[in-house]
Amino acid sequence: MEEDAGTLPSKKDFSAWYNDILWRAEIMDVRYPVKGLYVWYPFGFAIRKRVYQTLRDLLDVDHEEALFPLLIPEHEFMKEAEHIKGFENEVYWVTHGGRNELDVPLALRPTSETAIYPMYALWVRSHADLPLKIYQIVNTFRYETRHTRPLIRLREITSFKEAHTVHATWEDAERQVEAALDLYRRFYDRLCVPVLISRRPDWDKFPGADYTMAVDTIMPDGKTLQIGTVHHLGDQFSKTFGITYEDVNGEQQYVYQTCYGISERSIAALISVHGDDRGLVLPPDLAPLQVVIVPIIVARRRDEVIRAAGDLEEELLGCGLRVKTDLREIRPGAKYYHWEMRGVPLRIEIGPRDLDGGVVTAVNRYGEHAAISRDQVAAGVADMLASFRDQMREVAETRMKEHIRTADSLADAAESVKDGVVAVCWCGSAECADAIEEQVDASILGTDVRSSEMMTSAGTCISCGRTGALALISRTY
RNA sequence: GGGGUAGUAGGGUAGCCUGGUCCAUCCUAGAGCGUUUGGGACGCUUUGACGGCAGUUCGAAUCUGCCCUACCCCA
Repeated sequence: MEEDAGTLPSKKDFSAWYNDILWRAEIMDVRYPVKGLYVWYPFGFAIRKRVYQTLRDLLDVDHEEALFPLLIPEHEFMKEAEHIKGFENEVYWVTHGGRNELDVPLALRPTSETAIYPMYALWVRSHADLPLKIYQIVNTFRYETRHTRPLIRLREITSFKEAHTVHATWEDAERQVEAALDLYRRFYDRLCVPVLISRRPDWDKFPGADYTMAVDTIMPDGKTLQIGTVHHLGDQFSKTFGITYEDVNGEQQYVYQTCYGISERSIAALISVHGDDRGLVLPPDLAPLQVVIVPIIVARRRDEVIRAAGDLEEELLGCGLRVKTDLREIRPGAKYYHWEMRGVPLRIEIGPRDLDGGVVTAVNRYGEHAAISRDQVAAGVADMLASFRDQMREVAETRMKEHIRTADSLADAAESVKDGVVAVCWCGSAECADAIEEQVDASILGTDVRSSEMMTSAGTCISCGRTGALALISRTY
């Protein structure tokens, strides 16, 4: 396979590294002849399947999965003024059926509020129907004008998980926002991807929302990537779409709603946070292949080694592990590089020396070797995989902390932000926000930061000196 | 909307102005055969392209026209 040879650019040159790893590790093929649309290779898709299964497992506890249409009639799409303003420049329109112009132009959903809420108006009748919690995993389309990037800035988002909930009161909806954040926190914990949770400034919230909470992670180049959002929609959409319920007194009341989404940016984060100069590094739970067995074949003992590898594979498969024996006629070293590129967490080498010693040689994706006694292989492998996952989480968390600094002057912030996220105090005014963003050359990510490490108490605004509260600043993707 | 630059095999480049070979070239690409196999093996054989369509010509990657795509600059 062509992508086996040659080397990845160093991760220090993150942009080049990212572009290269996508095809070398067979995640995305960027050669599809339409700008902003990319192809999932089978291996990339296998990762996607596992990531989204993880997300489904978390959601299915108290959400139901459904599926709404891709096309939205113009009159529904145009109902909510703020919402349209936020999206009108990036909507694709279907205007023809065959050669005939359509009476009603149809929008390709950029997100599905306006597809779902007319139906919610029919579905919600009484307080007994609430809360309603539904999600779908679909593709969405946005005519991005900025530089497109596979998995990060797409014209077709292929993997948008969007949840839409309906509640009787504003406070119930607020509690759902917190529940959703907790769910996303657990999701990213399974990906071993550390996150920052904060409240987006008003000018950056979802069009039509009361407020937006966001989940970000820090990429290797210090820029932040938004990998999840949770919106409190208040009653804006219920008033627009007429979503009401009959309360216990027999009165019609408008509902309060939330929506929250995660896209394949989660996979961009998974790749970028953990990968190294040799390729992908995947948490065992998400790796399409958890263990690869490489037989060390020498002519004299060929059959014996192959038989031993087969027996080992069978035993590990019996333990429910995703295992493969690589019997290709290439050098063992070439196989090591091949599977390291694809992020296989554990490699087991089995050769004449191992057979003679009654052991197997196990090497995790960080390159740590261990000899496991052949008759305790199942337990040994399980242990190594579990501790590898814990290590991944620690490594990622440590690295993220190194990319977070505090600053108490604009000059200081401007310097620190080149390499990561800067925590400052901000009074909350729009004038100071403009001044900060201009002089630091970065964006205000958010306030109300939810992080155990950042319980900074109030201080003075970095721009005007009045009383302020913690805010995060970063360069963003 | 206006202007510019570019598109050559899996990837990377040269050639184009000044048309001329069936052999352009590099890589860690593909296929086949043989010897190998505890960190990217080696030898031999071989495959593959000039963004698309039309035109000029004995002959086009090269010249002309139109189209498509990407990137940059200006409104």
